[in-house]
Amino acid sequence: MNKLQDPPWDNPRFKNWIAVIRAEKAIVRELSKSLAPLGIKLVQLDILMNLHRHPGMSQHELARKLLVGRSNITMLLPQLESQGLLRREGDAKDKRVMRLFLTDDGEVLLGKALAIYTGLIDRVMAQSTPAECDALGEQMHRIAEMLKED
Amino acid sequence: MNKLQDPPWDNPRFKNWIAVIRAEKAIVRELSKSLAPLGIKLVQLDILMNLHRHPGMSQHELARKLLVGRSNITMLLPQLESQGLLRREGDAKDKRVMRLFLTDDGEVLLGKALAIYTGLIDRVMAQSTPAECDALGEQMHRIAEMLKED
DNA sequence: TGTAGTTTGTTCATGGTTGAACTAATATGT
DNA sequence: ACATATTAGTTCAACCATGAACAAACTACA
Repeated sequence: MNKLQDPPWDNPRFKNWIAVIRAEKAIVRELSKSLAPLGIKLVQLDILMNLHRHPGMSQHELARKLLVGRSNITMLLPQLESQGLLRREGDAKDKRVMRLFLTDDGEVLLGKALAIYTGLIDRVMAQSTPAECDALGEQMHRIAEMLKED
Repeated sequence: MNKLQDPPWDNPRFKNWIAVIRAEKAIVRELSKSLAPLGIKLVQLDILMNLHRHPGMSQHELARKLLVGRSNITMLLPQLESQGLLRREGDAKDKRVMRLFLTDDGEVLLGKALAIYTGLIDRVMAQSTPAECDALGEQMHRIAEMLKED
C-alpha cells in the first residue's frame, strides 16, 4: 500500500487526459494575451458570447452557463455596463430578475474578439483533419453531458 | 463591420473547441470535489505528481512545469511541508536552489489521490474507444507543442 | 580579481473568485 | 389569506494567484 502499484502514467486514458489539460492551459494563456489589447478578459468574452446567443438572459442563467458563482456575475457586470457593452433591464413579470442585452458597441467588440478567438482556434486545430476534430468534439460533448449536475 | 459576418458557432473547429472547454471545466470541478476529503487541492496534487516523477526538482522547474508563477510555488510549499508530504533540501552546489522531494507520507497520499483521479478519467473516457482516446491525446499534444513558449 | 548581468526564491500589494448570509420578490400549501 | 419555502441578486470576508520589486547567490568576461 506504500507503493504506486499501478502508475497512471502507463494508463493511456490518463496520459491523454493530461495532454488535454496542458493544451487547454496553453490556449487559455495565449488567448488571454491576444485579448488584452481589446481591454477584455476571457470571462468577459464568455459573457458577451452568451448574451449574443441568448439575449435577455437572467444573471442566474448566465452564471449557470459559465459554471461560475452568481456573485461573480454581480461583480463582473458593472465593468461591462460602464464600458457600454451591455445593458440590464428589470423583468416585467418578475421584479427579481434582471434581463441582460448586448448593446451595439457590445456586438462590435464581440465581433473583433471572436475574430481573434477563431483565428487562434483555427490555427491550433489546423493540424487535425476535420474528422478528427469532430471526433474530438463528440468525445468532449459526451463527457460534459455525463458530468452535468442535477 | 457591425454584424458578425461569419458566426463562429457555424465553425466546426470553434464549436468543438468550446466542447473541450466545457468538458475540462466539468472534470476539474468534479475532481476538486472528490479530492476534498483527502484535504488537498488540484494544484497540490499537481505538485505531488511532478515530484514523484522528478525527485529533486527545483521550485523554478516546478513552476514552469505547472505553468504557474514562481511566487505561487513559494506560497504553496509551506502547506504541503507542514502536512509532512514533502521536504526541501538546499542544493549543495548552488545555494540558491531548493531541491524538493516527496516524503513517504507524500507518496501514500499521492497514491490515494491518483486512484481517485484515474477512476474519474477512466469513467469519463470509457465512452470512447482506445483509438479515439489516443487520437485525442495526439491532437492535444500537438497543440501544446505548437504553443510552447520559448 | 572585479564589475555587470542573470537566476533563484521571497515578499507584498493587487485583483479575481468563492460561498455564506442577507433582502426582496415570488411560489406553494393549507 | 397566510405562513412557509424557494429564488434572484447583492454584499462581504476569506482565500488564491499574479507580477513587480527585492536580496542573495552564481556567471561571464575584462
